[in-house]
Amino acid sequence: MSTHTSSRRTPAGVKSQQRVKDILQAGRDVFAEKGYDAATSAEIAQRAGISEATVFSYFSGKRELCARVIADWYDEIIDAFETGLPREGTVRQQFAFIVRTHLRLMLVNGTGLCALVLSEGRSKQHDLSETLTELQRRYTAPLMDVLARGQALGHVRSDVPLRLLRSMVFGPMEHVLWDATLAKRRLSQTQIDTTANELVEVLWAALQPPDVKLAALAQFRQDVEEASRRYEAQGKPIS
Amino acid sequence: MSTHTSSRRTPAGVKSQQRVKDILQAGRDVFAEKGYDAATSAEIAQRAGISEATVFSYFSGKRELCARVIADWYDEIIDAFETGLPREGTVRQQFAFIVRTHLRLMLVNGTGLCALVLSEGRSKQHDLSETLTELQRRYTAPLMDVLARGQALGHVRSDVPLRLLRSMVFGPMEHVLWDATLAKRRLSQTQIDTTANELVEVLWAALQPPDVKLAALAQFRQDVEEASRRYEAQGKPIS
Amino acid sequence: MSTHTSSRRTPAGVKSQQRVKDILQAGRDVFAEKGYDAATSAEIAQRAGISEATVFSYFSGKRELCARVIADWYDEIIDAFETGLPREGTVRQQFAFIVRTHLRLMLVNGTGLCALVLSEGRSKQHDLSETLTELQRRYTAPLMDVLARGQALGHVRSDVPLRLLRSMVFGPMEHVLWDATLAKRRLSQTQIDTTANELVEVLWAALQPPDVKLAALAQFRQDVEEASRRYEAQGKPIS
Amino acid sequence: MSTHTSSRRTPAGVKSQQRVKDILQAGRDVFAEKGYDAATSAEIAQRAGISEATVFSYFSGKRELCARVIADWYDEIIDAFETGLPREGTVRQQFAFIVRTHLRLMLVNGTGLCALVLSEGRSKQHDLSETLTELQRRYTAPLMDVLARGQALGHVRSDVPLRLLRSMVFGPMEHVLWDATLAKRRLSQTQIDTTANELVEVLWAALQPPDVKLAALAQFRQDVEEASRRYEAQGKPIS
DNA sequence: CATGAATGAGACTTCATTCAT
DNA sequence: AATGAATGAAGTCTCATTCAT
Repeated sequence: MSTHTSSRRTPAGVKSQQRVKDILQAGRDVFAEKGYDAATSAEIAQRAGISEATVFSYFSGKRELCARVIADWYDEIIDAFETGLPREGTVRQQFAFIVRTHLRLMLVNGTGLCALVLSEGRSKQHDLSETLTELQRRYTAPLMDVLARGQALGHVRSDVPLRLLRSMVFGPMEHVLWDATLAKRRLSQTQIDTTANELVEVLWAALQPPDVKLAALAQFRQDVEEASRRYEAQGKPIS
Repeated sequence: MSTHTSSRRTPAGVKSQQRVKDILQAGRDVFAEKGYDAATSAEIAQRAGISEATVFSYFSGKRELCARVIADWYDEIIDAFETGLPREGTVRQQFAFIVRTHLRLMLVNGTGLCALVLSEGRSKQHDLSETLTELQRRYTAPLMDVLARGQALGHVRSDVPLRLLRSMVFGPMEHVLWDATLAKRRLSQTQIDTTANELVEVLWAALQPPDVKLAALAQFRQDVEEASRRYEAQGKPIS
Repeated sequence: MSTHTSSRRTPAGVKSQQRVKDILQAGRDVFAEKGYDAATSAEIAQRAGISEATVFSYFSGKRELCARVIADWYDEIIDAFETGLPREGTVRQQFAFIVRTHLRLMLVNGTGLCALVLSEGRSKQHDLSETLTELQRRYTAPLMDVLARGQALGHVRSDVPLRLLRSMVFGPMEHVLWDATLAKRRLSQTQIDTTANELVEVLWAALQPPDVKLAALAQFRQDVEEASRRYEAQGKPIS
Repeated sequence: MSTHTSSRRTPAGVKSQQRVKDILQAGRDVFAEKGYDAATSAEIAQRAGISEATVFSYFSGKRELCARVIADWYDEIIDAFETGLPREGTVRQQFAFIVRTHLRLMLVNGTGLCALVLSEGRSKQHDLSETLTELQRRYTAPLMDVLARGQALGHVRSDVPLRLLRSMVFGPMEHVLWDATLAKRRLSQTQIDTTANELVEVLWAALQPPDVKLAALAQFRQDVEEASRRYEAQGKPIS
């Protein structure tokens, strides 16, 4: 349910709603592919199968269209989270769900839209940033809730700010996709799921409350080992 | 030693080098602030205190200038890594150094440039990507080396692809940056260092070779705990 | 039937065709007056009574417009040849028609365009040359046909390459044009026809199969005459 | 001996004269190769081995340099004619000399400069045209003299204006070179001489006083022949 | 004198946006 | 309601020309 109303003179018929959807879809594709500036209203109109002028009768300008595209994308993801989250599952199950869902959704045109958000959210010349902050909050809310619950149960470490843990989760996901995009690798559904599982595995380890005593011992062992190695390397010429 | 020389007739005198620096600085500022497309040669010239034409006599075009701006920025970072890395330190010390340095450089004056790289590196229309790929490789090399060494010593887990570990490290850092950017928060030096320390702490945990038996036991304890909790919640109304 | 359609989004309505004509006319005028480089899109637009941007919505660029201008001009001439050629006439009649028509079209509104073609066709930097070569071929075809037929009938000399004969015909015509251009003389219709008739007369003589014996005798008579004259001039001071 | 003085502040030393020659040579090359607009002062300076600014200290601007290039070129040709013309030869020998010399001189960078003259002579925006007309006159003078002498002796037809005969001679020569340039054929010295001989042969035939009676008879024979041919073609289906 | 360096003026081209039909 | 057509505004880039050193 979109909360974003706009357009000076938006038609309100039932057919019109389809038009809006078409334009938004075309806009999403083009913006994701080309970025904000390189996307042209001409191409968006063409892909939507309508004339350029029509676009402007549904949206008051390129900026507004872009804002709607971003907002709708966020809405979709938020919806997917709120709808699919296994409310009865364990913290780890919920966590795994969020990671998997996120990766899947991003696979379609995620990196493009991510970059779009990044570049548009930054420019001060429009009010998008305000909206964006709120969307970002709602979008990370499910993860934050899960993490908070985990902390309350003692299953997630509490010695670092929640915000940092959030970055620990979302960051790698985006980076993985970014890598794939740069390398022009097309990820299959299977690959995505494999990566998701690996990510969950590693991330979950990072989220564990540190076993102080154990960790200290492990570190001690490592340190001694390295010191010894360096000591042995002393007598020999530098390779 | 920069290997980027071009443009039709680039002045080469000793004073000229200052001009080049001025332009690069202005370019860095504007590109970082506005992004590639929204940055105009007019503004760059103005901030450098020279005429537009002069810019083009030092750089053969907007793209080359942008490429140089990015390349120089990378060079700085790479330099900082190669210069400051404690070659005699333990794996963990080196790892900590990389994370801390990275975060500092990014958050101090890199937010805009980071976004620039992220936005422009993706789109295939510029040939920036070619230059970028190589820089990206050199730039991630120190971390990769450290991780590889860690794996060889058994201090870093070897059961997931190295690429994933890299994403595990860079991802969160970029996300922290992203957060700061969107929120338009300026972090103080102290805040940055605190964050860096926390990040190192958490990331290092993620990089540890998994103690399979221990992890399984811990998970079992958690699962039982949650099951029990849900059982007890049965009789009460859903909060 | 023009086969030249392009530009990103060319209007196609019935009114648009008038626009295209207007622009082509303005383009022809300006290109003819100023040459390719000195002609500006601004002036073309102004003379066509439209904005600069409109020009570029009908033609994808200055070069395409220029190419169309030239092509259309050639088309007119070629049309005039193919339509008016007296197919039932004698070789000489057809030859005369070609010369007369050519001269008329050139001198009436072709001076500028001729110079345009001459100047721009030569430089390899434009890709006009490709288009031009083919047009040039079609444009010289009628004359070539007539000359070939003349040769077959024995009415036109066969002892020199056809290519040279072509230059013998087109060369003088272009030179007449050049003269008129440099002298900025406007020739009246009558003057043009007189010149055409004279040209035909002289050119036809040049095309005649040489009567070897007769020519040799004539030359002998001339040589003797001159020798005699020089002999007589010996005693007198050089005038 | 150049009659063209110019430059606001031209150095007058003996070395300076070499500089001027260098610049003029470079200018000639570049203008011939690229045409007026595409020629840049930068390239001219570079080819002359001096700095751009120096060019402007010897010539007050691009236009003046171009004018001097053209004027010098004409001067050269005129000189070659006036110097080498066999004053004691027959009309035909002199005529042959002019044709041969012309073709040879043009071979170097003639077509380029021809086009340059054509396009620059036309533009009204500078006073070049006045100078040009005079140069053109002096340049055609030798041929005009020879033709006039031929007419006086009765060896050259007098029934058409001298100006037309001039075009009959110069036109084909330029056209031949133009053809070669367009086809990107490099003409060897031998080819040039062969072509020159053929041209002389054909042109001389055209310049002969018409043997009215003979020509009329020949035409009669041709006409009858064609009429007969057409008559015979009547009964057969059109091929 | 020669030139390195700077620039004003202007060209082509693109595109979001408007408006009459 | 939809669009074909037109355009203002802006941007990148080039080059002849000037001037202090």
